[in-house]
Amino acid sequence: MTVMTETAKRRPGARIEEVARVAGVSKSTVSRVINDEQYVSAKAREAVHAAIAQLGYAPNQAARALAGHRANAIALVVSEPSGRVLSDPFFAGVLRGVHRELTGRHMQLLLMMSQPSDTEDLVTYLSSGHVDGALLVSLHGEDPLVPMLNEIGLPVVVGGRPLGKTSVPFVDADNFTGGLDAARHLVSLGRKRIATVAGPKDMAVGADRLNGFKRGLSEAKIATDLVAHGDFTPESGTRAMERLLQKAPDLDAVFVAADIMALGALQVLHAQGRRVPEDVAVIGFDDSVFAASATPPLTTIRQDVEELGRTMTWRLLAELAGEQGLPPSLLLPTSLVVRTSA
Amino acid sequence: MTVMTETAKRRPGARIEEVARVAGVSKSTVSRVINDEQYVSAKAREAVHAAIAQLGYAPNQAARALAGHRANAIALVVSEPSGRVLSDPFFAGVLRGVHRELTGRHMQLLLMMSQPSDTEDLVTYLSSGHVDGALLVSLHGEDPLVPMLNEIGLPVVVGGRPLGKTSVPFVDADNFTGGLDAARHLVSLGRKRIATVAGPKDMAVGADRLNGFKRGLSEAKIATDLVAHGDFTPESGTRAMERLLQKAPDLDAVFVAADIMALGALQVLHAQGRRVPEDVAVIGFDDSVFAASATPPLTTIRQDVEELGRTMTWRLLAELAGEQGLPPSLLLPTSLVVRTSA
DNA sequence: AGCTAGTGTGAAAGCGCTCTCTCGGCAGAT
DNA sequence: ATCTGCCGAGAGAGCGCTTTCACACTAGCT
Repeated sequence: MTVMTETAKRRPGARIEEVARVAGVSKSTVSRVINDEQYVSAKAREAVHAAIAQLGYAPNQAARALAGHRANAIALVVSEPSGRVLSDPFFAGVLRGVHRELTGRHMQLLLMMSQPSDTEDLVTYLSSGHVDGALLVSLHGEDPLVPMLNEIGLPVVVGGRPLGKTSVPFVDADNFTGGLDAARHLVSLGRKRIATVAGPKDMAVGADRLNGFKRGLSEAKIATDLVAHGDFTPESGTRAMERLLQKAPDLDAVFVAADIMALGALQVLHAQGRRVPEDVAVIGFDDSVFAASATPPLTTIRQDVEELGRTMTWRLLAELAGEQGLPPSLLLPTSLVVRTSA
Repeated sequence: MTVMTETAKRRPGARIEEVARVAGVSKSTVSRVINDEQYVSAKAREAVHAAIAQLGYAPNQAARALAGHRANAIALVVSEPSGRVLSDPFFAGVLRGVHRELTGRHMQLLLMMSQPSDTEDLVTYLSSGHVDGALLVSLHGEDPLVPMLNEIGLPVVVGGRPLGKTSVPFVDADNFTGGLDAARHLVSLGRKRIATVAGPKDMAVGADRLNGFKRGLSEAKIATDLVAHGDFTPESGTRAMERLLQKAPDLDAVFVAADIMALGALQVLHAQGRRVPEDVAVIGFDDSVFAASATPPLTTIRQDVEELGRTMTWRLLAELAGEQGLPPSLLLPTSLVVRTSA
């Protein structure tokens, strides 16, 4: 009779029990070592580490989460109808920052998308012990997600100031000052008829940049009537620019509230024979990957989106760690990057 | 002595036990309903559904994973030194596709980054019951990740043909044909001195597009010596284009193997006073968001990256579901999109 | 009537951890 | 010597599910 090969789906690797046996200690001690707790002798600690290495042991996350009441994971919730944000370098930057801040800690990142239609489901899901906290980006209007998550007591940090009066911790770039600096720069160039392609009205980013910009123009007694709204896509930049040129063929400068929309704006300017920056000065916002590679290279307001992601994550993890006296919200500086377009 | 308020972190919502009680059945039956199994009477099923709705019950995922030997999650592993890929619209598209394919199924997406330095850690982690399968994108060279994951028996699908002889299921765009079509289009335009900014040498995407392109030129008896490599960043496109112009000032067309690099190339062409497409025809690859918004609008080879993401996910889920006779790998069609630049 | 075969259901044994409890030992104070 | 503490370690009770297994009940056959 031949010996049957055991093919049952057996998790590769050992369980904590085996590690304990090899190290000559109890499961409890192994657990203590894994979780870096105190009250373990150096000798025991070393024995456990050796056993872990020898067996190639990896603790089962599900079991840890179940027994330990924490998931060792956070969610990044992208709240956008079509998931369009994903194409935005802003999102990519945030994602990179989040990830960078997460490496080293034993935390995983869950990516979730939120459509208005299934907010309920999302909340249910987030409350099912899946994650320890959530990062929300690209909130529109007064998203019900925030109060709902608040209610179930899930720690949350929002990227980009949320609209409305909810007092949830958030991290944002100093969009107002950014818009202000953009306006001042155009003014300092001697431009007189200054327009703007602003962001969506239902997002604070859009409103803040626009307000800063208007403030800058007002300082110089320049009219603030030339405003067209886009939605952070290149096409919307194209359309907004066309509208502006139609309304004010004599404009000599434009502040586009996102590089990605500026791409579309530049194309229209080029197609209509306006030279940039000779005829029309263009200044963007973000200093994203394409700013330097635009035609011509784009002068822009730099915001460090990666830092934004890192800061959000840091803030959330600090809260999870139970740290006290955390700043409710943080504003990251922006800076002017002068290239060719303005 | 005052009564301490109970602040213990208690999961909001009920457990399966409570649902069972409210529905007047056993835990087993509730579990069967949740998992859509057979052998449950219509009456019991309804009672359970009602109880779930009433209690706002959400099954604890950790417990399910632990007891059920499956995580209900897959990982998307981005294998790139610096996580640079994240900024690439290619990645964003894939992500969107993956997500779209995942919605509705009860599957979560874990995002993981793989540096060559911590491949071991990654593998350990992936094998710890965290995920049921993995999607790998942006593999360079012969990544050891593939054989390692193969060894631990984790189902894997790769996005973009992996280099080397490993026989892992993959999904890719038909890059060869795409490159071929790009070359033929430039030839059909009457261009004679045709260059290319190719992708990195250690990725199949790069090699495939380049080979297709060379084949296309050869058909027309045109020299294939004008090749400069980039790494899918705008800056690398800039540098590669500068090198090409230096080597062959008389070039009249260039195939840039990614729109994002084409942005940089267009800028150089513009700066050096070459008109596009009059002096130099430019054709990109991807048809990403900025292709249409480039200056001038970019003629390009379209690949449906979102479809790529969906297909990868579909393939992986099918395998997880135990489906038989799945195609080992799939090639998605590309198509020529003619705009202004060529 | 007696036997299968197929349905519907519940009891209970884990899944692999964490964490509370308990207890021995050993320092320093009495 | 005896009494406190505190450090270090193990036993064992869950965490909230899934999944056998056993059992009851229906038909549909001999």
